[in-house]
Amino acid sequence: MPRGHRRGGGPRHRWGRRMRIVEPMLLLLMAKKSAHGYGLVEQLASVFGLLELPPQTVYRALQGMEDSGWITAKWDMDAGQGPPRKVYSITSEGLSALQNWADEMEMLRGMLDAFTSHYRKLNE
Amino acid sequence: MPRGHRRGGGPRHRWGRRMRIVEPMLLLLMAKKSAHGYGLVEQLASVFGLLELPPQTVYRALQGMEDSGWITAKWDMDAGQGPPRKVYSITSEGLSALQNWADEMEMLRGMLDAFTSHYRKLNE
DNA sequence: TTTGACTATTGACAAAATGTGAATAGTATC
DNA sequence: GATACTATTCACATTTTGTCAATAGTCAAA
Repeated sequence: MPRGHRRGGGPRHRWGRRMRIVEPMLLLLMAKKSAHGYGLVEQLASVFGLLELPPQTVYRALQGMEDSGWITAKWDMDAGQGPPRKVYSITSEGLSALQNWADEMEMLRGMLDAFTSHYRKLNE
Repeated sequence: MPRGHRRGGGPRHRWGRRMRIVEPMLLLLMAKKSAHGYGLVEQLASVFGLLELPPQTVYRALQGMEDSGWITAKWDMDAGQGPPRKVYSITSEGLSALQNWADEMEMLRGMLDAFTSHYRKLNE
């Protein structure tokens, strides 16, 4: 088991068909800075190019991660530009989940590289 | 729309949360050589590192792609090492679906690269 | 000759994830 | 006070996955 052994919490699905990418990206953004849902939706688009993502998906993911203890939320009443916001911060468990996920992202990367190189060979 | 505009058939979901990788990989393998399901399960593991993938997932994906017209199947009775096999071949529609998917895979790659570089910065 | 290991595919049903449309609500601007 | 923008949540139908198991042919050993 050279890499990717799990520390603490984190994703424990053995995937193969579809991989979540929203959760690790959200965790990464929150690891940088606490933020509210709406702002995170915008960051997903601007930082990662994750456009066309329904906000509900993000709010739902945040809810799930809160339930898992990876993030905590605090209401920020009177935030200025609109209704109250829920500001999310990453926990230490969230950090270790992020680390596990980063490992999986790298695994996925390896698969994509394999795909690309085989695909190129096909079109030679 | 600089890249990724769609030709013919292909995936038409606007994803953002989870991305299929089994289908494009299967299409790529079949573009190289017709094969039966069981053999494809093994190739997914050996070529792409897609271990721990329940065979049902693969058979299900194959069924779906057959329904979409991306592949065709023929029974190979008396194949030698076991019960009859269904041998799948890619169609021209399957080839164009593969091309669309390759574009999406590259988009995903871009996102993963963004993730990785931000993640590294975090751990500096 | 029947048992077990391996090859090969399919079915059914519960559980989980997504898609979709909308409701709710505060602030700011015209 | 109408409209646009910010911000979050709910509900329900649909789709996808997970899981367990059924079916079945070949081959080799006991």
